[in-house]
Amino acid sequence: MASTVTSRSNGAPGPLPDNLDFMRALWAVAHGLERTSKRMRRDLGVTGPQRLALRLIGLRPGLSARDLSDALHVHPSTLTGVLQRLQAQGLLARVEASGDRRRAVLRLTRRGAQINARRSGTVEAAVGAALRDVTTRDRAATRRVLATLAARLDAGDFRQP
Amino acid sequence: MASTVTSRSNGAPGPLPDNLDFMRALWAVAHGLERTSKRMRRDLGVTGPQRLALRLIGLRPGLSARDLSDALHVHPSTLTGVLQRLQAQGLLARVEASGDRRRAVLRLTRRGAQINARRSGTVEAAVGAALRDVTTRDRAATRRVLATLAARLDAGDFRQP
DNA sequence: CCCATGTCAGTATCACTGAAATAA
DNA sequence: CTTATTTCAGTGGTACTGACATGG
Repeated sequence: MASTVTSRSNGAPGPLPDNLDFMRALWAVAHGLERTSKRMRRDLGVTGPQRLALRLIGLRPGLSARDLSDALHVHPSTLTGVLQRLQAQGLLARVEASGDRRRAVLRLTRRGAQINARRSGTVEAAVGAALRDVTTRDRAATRRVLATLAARLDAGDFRQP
Repeated sequence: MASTVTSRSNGAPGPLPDNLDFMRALWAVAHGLERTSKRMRRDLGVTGPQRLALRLIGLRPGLSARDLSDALHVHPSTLTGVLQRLQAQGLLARVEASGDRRRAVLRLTRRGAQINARRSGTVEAAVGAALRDVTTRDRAATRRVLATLAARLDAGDFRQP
């Protein structure tokens, strides 16, 4: 389970303080997501964030870029790059919104829809498999804590001692 | 709470499928960590991963690079860059290990120890605050699920349909 | 005039792969 | 010789800030 740091060279022993251990678990998952994202790029052609964008657009055709950056919790300028890469691969089409010519309305191409339909080899598959191994109760609890965590990190209200 | 995608432009309604919503929550936290990491760099001078490295070294002086990359779940070559940046800032000293001259043994400098002692304005502070808002039960459940998730992502055993 | 949408330029970190140097 | 530790070069994606163009 590797919940302690087992040093091969130095004898400093014992478990980590609780908070720090939780941080480590959190970063471990974040790194795992990124590592898997890179593997997906190799195997599928799209990264994790790119795939998540595809899936949301597939589910909500006609979504605007703004909607998407809100849903993904990323800065609009970050999304620009993600969308450009999807577009360059021919997975995504953008049309000007009738009635508001600033807006880009997003749709999947046929190839985009194909990739969207794939389920194996994705981060979701890994997460789905992991979630099958835990109780419904734990899953729900985790969902709650993640939401709390994300809200707190988004707010950034942790500047004072 | 924002647990659904509220579209300003397009009417496609309803909540997301469960798995996808969980993925979104997961990425939201991952992005939150990175955003906070950047803010820390501005305010404290170190990023999230850099700080986590500092804390572990502070707790286990004499740790080797290999131990650390294992603990952080990152590739050794990734750690090289992190350590170089810490060293360039004068927060970290490396000494050759007596007895094994390949190994770099890591210690904090005085300035490194000072930053290590800071608690406010860090990711940990945000996470700590968030964890105070959830029940002990939920916290423990989350810790378990995160471990399962990290293990599954590390293993990479999700290639088959 | 003001606000919203989106892009662009510039910058930095992270994370990998693959190869190499050094030492056990 | 084989293995382990660590660095280096190269690549690519993410994410920001701040400025800008365009449109409501």
